[in-house]
Amino acid sequence: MSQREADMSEIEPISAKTMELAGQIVEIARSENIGRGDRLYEHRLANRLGVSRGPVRAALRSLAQSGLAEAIPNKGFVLAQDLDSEIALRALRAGDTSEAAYLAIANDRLTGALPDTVSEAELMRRYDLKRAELLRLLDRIASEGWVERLRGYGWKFTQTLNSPLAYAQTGRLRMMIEPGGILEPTFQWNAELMGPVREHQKRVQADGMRVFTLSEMFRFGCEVHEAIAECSGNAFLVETLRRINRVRRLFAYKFIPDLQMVEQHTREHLQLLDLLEKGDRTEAAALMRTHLHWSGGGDQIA
Amino acid sequence: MSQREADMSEIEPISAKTMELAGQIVEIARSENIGRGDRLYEHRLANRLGVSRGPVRAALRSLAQSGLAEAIPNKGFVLAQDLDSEIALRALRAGDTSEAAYLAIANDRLTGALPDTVSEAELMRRYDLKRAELLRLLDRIASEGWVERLRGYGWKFTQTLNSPLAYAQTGRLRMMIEPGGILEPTFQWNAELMGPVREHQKRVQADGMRVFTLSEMFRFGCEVHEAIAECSGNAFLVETLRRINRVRRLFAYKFIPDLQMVEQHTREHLQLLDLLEKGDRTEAAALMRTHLHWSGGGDQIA
DNA sequence: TTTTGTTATTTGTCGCGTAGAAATACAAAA
DNA sequence: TTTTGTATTTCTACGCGACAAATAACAAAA
Repeated sequence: MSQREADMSEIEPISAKTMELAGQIVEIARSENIGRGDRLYEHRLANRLGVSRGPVRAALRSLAQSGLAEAIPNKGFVLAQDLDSEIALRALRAGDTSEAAYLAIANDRLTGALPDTVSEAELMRRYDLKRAELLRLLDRIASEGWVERLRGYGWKFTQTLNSPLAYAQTGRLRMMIEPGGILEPTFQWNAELMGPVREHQKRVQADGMRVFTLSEMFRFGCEVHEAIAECSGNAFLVETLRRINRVRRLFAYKFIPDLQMVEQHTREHLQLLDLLEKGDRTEAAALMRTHLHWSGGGDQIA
Repeated sequence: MSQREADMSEIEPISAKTMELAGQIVEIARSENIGRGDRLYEHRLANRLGVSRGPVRAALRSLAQSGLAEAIPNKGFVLAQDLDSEIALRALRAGDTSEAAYLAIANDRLTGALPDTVSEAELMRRYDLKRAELLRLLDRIASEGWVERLRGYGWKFTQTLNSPLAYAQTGRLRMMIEPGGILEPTFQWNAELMGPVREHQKRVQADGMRVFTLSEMFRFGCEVHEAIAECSGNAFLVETLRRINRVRRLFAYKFIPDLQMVEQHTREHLQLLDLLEKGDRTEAAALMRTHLHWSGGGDQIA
């Protein structure tokens, strides 16, 4: 062990990427109902997050540094605080750093502050990003379909996002494909997939907005729909729904959901799952249609 | 004028990009029925291709060099050969250079020669591409949705393409959204958009496989469907259909369409357009459904 | 057997300078 | 007025070396 590492109080510099991972670890822990004192397995987290153990380790160290986790020699890390503690929420928020630029761009776009076409240099200046970071971001946005590379210089935002009607349009499209997916001949209930999904809805029903953040509830909602789509056996349908949901998230911040609405949605999600588990697909498709319909073509919390 | 340029017989080195543009100029000329002796306007081509006049100019010079176009001082370029001549077809094919690696990857993927996850270095070696070229390609593939960046190293191919069922799945999804789009309350016939589309179908009906290449006919077919989707007024629907069609193109090479099938498709396309122009959307949606249905969930030439 | 700790190897990133491409603006010709 | 020809400015692409980060494989502990 080097001399530097022997100094326990040394403050490691924490990269943005590590912070992001740390935040996602907290997210996972929350969604899996992991409590104080439970172990945080490197390997599982790495698999779940799609990275190797190295970066996960770094993120866990950073969580330990902030006091949320504790390192136990030859036993890895255990959770040292409850996950609704202030310190946990801070880690969650801190992880959103990379999200910040993304949301800023989305917002500027929605409010018309960004022109239709921009050069990379302009974006780098505007959002204070390095080229690689920016390109990563543009990649992601392009994969969501609201920006595309021009042949020469610069990037062009598609017209998809600029209209207040866009959100409604996502709803119309979902009304075509989601009930359609349920009625596909290849549809097959996937119990394993649905376990945690239903669990999440139950917890939202029980604790609701008291415990969960808005974006968590939104994600849980999307999860229901995407899991159902997954059962359709049509990969393109699932892909399409995922893409739509990623865009819907941008609008979701604009709406303030009220408690009653969240409750109704959650109830309907559970109903949907029950019907599908029983194999009553016709009924489920009908419910899905009304579920998607009743707020004018697009529902607010998924 | 410099000494170098004064030497008329000098052979300029032609970049891959220029070749690509040259090929696309030929494509455009073919689809717009431009004949021998007609002028090729720089500015219009530049707009259409989404680049500035500079590169278009270079491409035109390269076409002149191959004898397909002729440069007339202060009058730009005119077409010097008919567009179904051997020399024109050669230009078309030469433009596909960048397409080559793309198709190679797609093919290796469809045949299972490529593993699910690969590193950039591996791909660079395998297809003999520079990093920038590769990244451009991966960008494009990612935007089509069949590869995604891993968080650490490498890229991961989605499961979308690996199955022989995939093509059928695209058909199922189209059967949900295309008739749906026609029935949208926001649907509005767009005469301007449809003019050239119908024109192309008429020409295919008249000249068919005698004049047009397979990929041209495929494109014209997609064009019909996408233009109709465009009328739905739902940007997400259009986006989705475009994405599906880009993927379908990969499969299309596998099928050998027979003359009769092409004829029936073209006839149905024209019927669809007629119905929609008359405003008979219910009928059109029904026809669209059977049109998409009759070859088992996915039709071959669009 | 599972999980953590450690290390070697591979891979991608970043910064920077240069070369070259594209956009823009403007002049000249048809 | 439209289109081509040209010059200037601005921006991007590319190569390269050093560096940082991630992976994979292996060893050790529980």
